Amino acid sequence: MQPQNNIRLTNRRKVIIEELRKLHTHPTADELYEVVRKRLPRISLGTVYRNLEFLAGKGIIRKLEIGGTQKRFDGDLDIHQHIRCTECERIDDLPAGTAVTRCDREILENTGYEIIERRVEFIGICPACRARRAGEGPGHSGVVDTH
Amino acid sequence: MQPQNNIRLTNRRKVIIEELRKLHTHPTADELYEVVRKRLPRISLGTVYRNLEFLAGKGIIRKLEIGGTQKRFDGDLDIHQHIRCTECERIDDLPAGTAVTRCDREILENTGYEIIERRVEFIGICPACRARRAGEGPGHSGVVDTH
DNA sequence: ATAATAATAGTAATGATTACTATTAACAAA
DNA sequence: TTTGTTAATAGTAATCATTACTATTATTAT
Repeated sequence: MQPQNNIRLTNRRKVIIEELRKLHTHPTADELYEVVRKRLPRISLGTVYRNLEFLAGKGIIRKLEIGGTQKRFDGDLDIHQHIRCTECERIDDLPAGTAVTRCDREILENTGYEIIERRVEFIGICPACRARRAGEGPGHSGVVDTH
Repeated sequence: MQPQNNIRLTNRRKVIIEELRKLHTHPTADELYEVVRKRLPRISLGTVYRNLEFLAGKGIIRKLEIGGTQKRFDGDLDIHQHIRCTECERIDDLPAGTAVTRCDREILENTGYEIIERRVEFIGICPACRARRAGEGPGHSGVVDTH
């Protein structure tokens, strides 16, 4: 068949996925690089970056576009919310069912976090980009790579 | 009095604040730089960066730590939510009262945005940093600069 | 007007990420 | 198994956003 549609299961990819799924710390690319390097000492940082983007594009892992200076990645595909520390930038998962309406005291008891702010971000396609897409005609069928 | 507590109202600052408040596009530092440059052709990009951080630290403007590769700033201090386009990265305000529970159709009608995702981010101080802060003793009184 | 000091312009440095390219590895077909 | 095709990789260079540095300029209190 079309070999260009195949995802090559390289050892690099396997180890990157495995180590990301072991962690629950939503690591940055360089943090994961340090972990993966223990198993693959010759791997390069660029390979980690490239594969994290590649795997996120395929929906195998998730890229968090949360605030902060570095990109972060998550091996857990289940829908869940995050909580970020303003001091050290660490990101934790919130317990399932934590709602925007829960009081700070309850979150403090469940997570140990002292809440400073809740932020709601909606992500979508703006009117101008929707028009531009429509104008491009029906040429692009199927999946659109957004990275 | 203590001159170190004064905020010098330089022309640079006045123009930066004025132009940011005129815009409702949540500009990046370089976008605002291009606008401000029309009035102050000799201003440097560093001055724009420095003053945006400075003014955000004073609570005169807001720094958005929303996803995306560049920092964005907002002259509107009222509490409100944002909507970001995944294609062009533009950020708009959501109409007041737009709730996480509103259906996509209603948001589409009000804003023209096709919703892809809603993200809830909690921001706070993690247990480890709270402990570290407590251990530092009561030495730091009053306002803490977090930038 | 003068002194003290904060702010600025211009430039260099930094840090995260991406691009480039010769080499290597994975897979399909023989 | 060997070979051919092509994707993936390592290592490095380049890029982009942001921050740091420093001599000079501007602001404010006196």
